[in-house]
Amino acid sequence: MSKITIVDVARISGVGVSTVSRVINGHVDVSAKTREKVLAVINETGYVPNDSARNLKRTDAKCIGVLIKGITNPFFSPMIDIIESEIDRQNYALVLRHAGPEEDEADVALELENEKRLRGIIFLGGGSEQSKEKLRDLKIPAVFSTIGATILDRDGNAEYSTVSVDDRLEARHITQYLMNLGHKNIAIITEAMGRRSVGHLRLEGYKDAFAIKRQPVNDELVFYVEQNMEHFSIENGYRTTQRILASGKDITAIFCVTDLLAIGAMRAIADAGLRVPEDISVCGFDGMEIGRYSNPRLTTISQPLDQISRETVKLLFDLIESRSSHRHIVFPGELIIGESTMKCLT
Amino acid sequence: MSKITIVDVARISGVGVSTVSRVINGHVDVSAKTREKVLAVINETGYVPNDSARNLKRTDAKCIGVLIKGITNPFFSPMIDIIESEIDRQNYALVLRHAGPEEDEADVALELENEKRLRGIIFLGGGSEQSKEKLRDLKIPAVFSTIGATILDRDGNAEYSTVSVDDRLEARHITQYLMNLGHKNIAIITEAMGRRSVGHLRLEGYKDAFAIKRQPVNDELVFYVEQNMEHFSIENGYRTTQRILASGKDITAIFCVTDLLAIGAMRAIADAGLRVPEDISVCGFDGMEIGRYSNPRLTTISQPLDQISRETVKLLFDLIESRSSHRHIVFPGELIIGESTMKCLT
DNA sequence: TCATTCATTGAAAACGTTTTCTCCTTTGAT
DNA sequence: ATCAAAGGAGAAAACGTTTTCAATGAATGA
Repeated sequence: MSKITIVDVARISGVGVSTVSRVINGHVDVSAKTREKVLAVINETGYVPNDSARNLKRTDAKCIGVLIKGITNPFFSPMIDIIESEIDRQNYALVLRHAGPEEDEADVALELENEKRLRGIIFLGGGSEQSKEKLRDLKIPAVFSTIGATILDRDGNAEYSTVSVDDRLEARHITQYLMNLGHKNIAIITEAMGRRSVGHLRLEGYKDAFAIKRQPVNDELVFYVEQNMEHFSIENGYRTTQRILASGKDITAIFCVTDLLAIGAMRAIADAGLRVPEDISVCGFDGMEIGRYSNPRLTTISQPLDQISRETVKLLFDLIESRSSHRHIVFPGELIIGESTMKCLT
Repeated sequence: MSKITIVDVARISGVGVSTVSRVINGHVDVSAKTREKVLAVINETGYVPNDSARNLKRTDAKCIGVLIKGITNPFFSPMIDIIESEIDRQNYALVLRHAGPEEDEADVALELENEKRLRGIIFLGGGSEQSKEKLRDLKIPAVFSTIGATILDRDGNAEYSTVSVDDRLEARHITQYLMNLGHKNIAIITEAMGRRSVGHLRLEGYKDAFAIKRQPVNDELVFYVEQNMEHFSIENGYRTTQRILASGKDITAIFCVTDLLAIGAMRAIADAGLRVPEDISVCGFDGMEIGRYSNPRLTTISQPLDQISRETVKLLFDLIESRSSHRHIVFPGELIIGESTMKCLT
């Protein structure tokens, strides 16, 4: 069973290749009789159209790309399902691609665009400063999901669309929640990335909370994860928390900018013989499933991933059909109070 | 910046298209002078070769495909990184594709093979009974990773290669571990899938443990997750455990065939006001990262994902270069004793 | 000097589709 | 009965590459 092409199918069913093509693509102008005959042959021979040849000719492929930076991050998992079904509902095909930690997502995006005939592209994660430049060459609408950092061109106009929560604001809220519980020495675990990274934005929110209270931020309580690995991993939360504990600083709460970090933090605290939340309160950010099942349950900011996902594809289709220009859509996060935080006792 | 093709490049640099092609693909037989000239034009025009056209002609693409069934499952995450780097080390490209819960992985595989010029394919997850049939049409070597269920053709020969632990054996081991702790009424949470599913295999191992002890298996202690969602999710573990607790059966231990299920189980037990492991011991299977950070830490069977991943690509390359025929490689699992299990007190 | 080889190059033939044109039947209306 | 319109189907021209083949000229060896 070597390769069987459209020509073979045409020959066997005794029609022209164009007819076969019409059948495959569900064009109307082919008689029921012929269609059936061709369909039978296709079935029987197990013919599958060659996508490369197809894409080469096609100009109207209804296909949209989803690019995930760090497929390893379970944060994106629930989004994929929704985005997939939403795109499907519009009768578009979806092609999912991932960019490894080393790859520049812009490169992968460009490659994808040129390989497939995409009508639009969705970015999950990524969106770093540098890749933004390259994205200028993108000829199709792009939406960044979950990445709020506004991307502006030189004139201050939005160059891409984004759908997300206001990372900075929400981070402030949860920090304020900790403050309201009486916590003063609140450590934060974040990443040391560019100005537009979620880690940075959430750190800003943390600082905002102090600014509003007219309290100085103690820079010694800002801890950065190690650079050499997946930033927002459980293990990184664990290790960084060990560093916090070893630092001897008098800390009553830790704000982890990610739920995964928080899970690791809680384990590290327990391993040090301390209790969460009695000795140290811990909170996260994201509202991942694991936080609802951890012990203790995690206090966190929940992102409405459902709505974000749905709005992402809606917005993308608006752009594709040019019903709107680039927009930044912001959803409110929700403070989920778990059992990992409590009143400061000291 | 609309589309600029190889023909344009050729015209501008005043050479033939074949020469441009040779430059792009780094063939040797082109003079340094010409090469430089062409390269300059390429750079200047920002020309990017069209991958579809390329794949259409190309026959020797060094590319291997990785197909993940259920990208949503964090179990695969650590494997991807390793597989990726191993493939890279061989100077092959990798294309990652995922099959949703509704899609037949065989269909996606066939589509992928025909779309790209793959030299081999790796399956992560999936491998259901029915898709096996279709896989007959696959013209390239395939390796199932993490899926031990031997796939034999009518003559009893291996039709595909697999790399995995012995699910049945390891499941027996951990069940025996529970028995040795004095547990008698051990419930199991598994999935109701085909004979070759991991859920089924691990259930068999569970039964084996009883058989060896010459004890009957109490079918009422076998619980199946709900069908309508991702089988091995935390939530499913939670819900199924609620059913177990509501059943009023006198249970002292639960064997969850997956760590994720176990995480959910532990939460459900805690929510019912019981303690793990004092009231009910819980163990999982897989050795996922989360189990090492959960509270309590999870007793489980750890799969050597590193070795499995590495061996998977090694085996695939053996097949590609026909250094060997299909094989089934089995790695031993390791019993990780956490704090989620203890002696049966009753 | 002439015949051979070798290194470069270009022309043209694939690759497997989709699409545009054109042509041949029908059909329906006058 | 005649003609226009429409419906159904095939031939052939793209699509943007890679690759084979042949041609060119230069360089080598006798």
